[in-house]
Amino acid sequence: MKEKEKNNNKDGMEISILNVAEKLFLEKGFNGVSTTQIAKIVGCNQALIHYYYRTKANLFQKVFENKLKYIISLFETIDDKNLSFQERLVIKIKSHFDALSQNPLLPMFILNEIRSNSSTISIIRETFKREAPILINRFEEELKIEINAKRIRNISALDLLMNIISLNIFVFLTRPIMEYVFVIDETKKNEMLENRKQEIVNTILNSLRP
Amino acid sequence: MKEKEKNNNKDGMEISILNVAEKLFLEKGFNGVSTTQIAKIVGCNQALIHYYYRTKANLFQKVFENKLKYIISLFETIDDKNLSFQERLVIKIKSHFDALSQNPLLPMFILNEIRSNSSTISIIRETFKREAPILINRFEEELKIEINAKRIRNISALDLLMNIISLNIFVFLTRPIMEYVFVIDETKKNEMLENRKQEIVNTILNSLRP
DNA sequence: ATTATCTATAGATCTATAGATAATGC
DNA sequence: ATTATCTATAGATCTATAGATAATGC
Repeated sequence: MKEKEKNNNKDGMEISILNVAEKLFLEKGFNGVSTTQIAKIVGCNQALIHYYYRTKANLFQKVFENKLKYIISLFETIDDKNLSFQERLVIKIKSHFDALSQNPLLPMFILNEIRSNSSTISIIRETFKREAPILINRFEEELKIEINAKRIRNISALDLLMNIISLNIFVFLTRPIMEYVFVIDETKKNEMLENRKQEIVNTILNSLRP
Repeated sequence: MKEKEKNNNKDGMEISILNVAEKLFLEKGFNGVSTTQIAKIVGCNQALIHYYYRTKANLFQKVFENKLKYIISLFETIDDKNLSFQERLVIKIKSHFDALSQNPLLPMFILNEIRSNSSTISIIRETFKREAPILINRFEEELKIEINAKRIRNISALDLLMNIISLNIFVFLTRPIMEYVFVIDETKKNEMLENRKQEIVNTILNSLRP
């Protein structure tokens, strides 16, 4: 059993390369991966990567943009207007946490690149500068109603958003340690994640009481 | 004005190399820095780095261990037994946040290495496996007293610790974006950090109410 | 004499390109 | 014909070492 995957040759090498690149970049970041490594796992030669994507930075960009789109989509969930603010908030927190559970490497991947990669940083910055205010303003409106009705304490939308994201990403950022120090098997791990998710919901809801 | 620093030649090249290495590794991680770059900034030639530290990994290890020691020291603050649990908790949260303010690159540095560097990961794991239970158990004792006295709600020491660390590290992890999207100048930035610190204290204290 | 620093270089990558060959679509 | 894939290689790193020279401590 070689490392090669001959990744569904059906969809062609172009896609296979992108898939393998995504997997490796998520694990090790831009600097941690070489086009030679990607080629080896894809099962082609290294030149082919440049035939399709010209440069390594270009290929990385493609992967990164896909991930950024995915993250933004996470925050564009449609609200059920029949539910209370609190019920909707719980759904948002849990679905954000669940999305991370299915993409556990994502938070580190994004954070790592906003630190080091000066070519992607401007993309992210612009994306955020464009998207964040819309998201925050919409959330702020909702919050104000609750605050004015004295159903929750006074807090800014940005602070609340940061609280939720902070709490949700943490276990995934520290996974390599957490698993070693606290986790024994897969069942225990899932149990621990469920508990943590519930604890985050409790923390946020309690922290909002007037 | 060259990039060279001729870093206090008094304390000798050995220390200068360590200092420059620390700075660069903190900014860009192990893979993002070459011994050639370090040498250029130190103002010596690249061979000297290997004369003192033999390998790049070795040099990195030295930097990393220092930082890990520093972080552990953050959690070994002496408590003033005249203060209430809540007062002591606030001091802990704030001093942890302040320590990060003075070492803003530290959280990302640590998280990045526990992801990628398989030689350091075992050091960290062992350190945590050794240190974490002591810290957590001590904290758990304190917590139980408060919980039994109904002064705070039921929560595990691990969850509370994770909450605090999560909330505190976030602004530093996302600094490159935050500064661009929300911050105009240095004064505004410090103001924002102060506000965030206070908001974290509020969040934690409120979340603990019975 | 010993320790610190330098020059030079081997050997291992790695990215990107040029040019050859194989596969495919009309 | 056009597109996909390969081989070969240039040129740029980068790490680590060997061996020469300079500085220092007795």
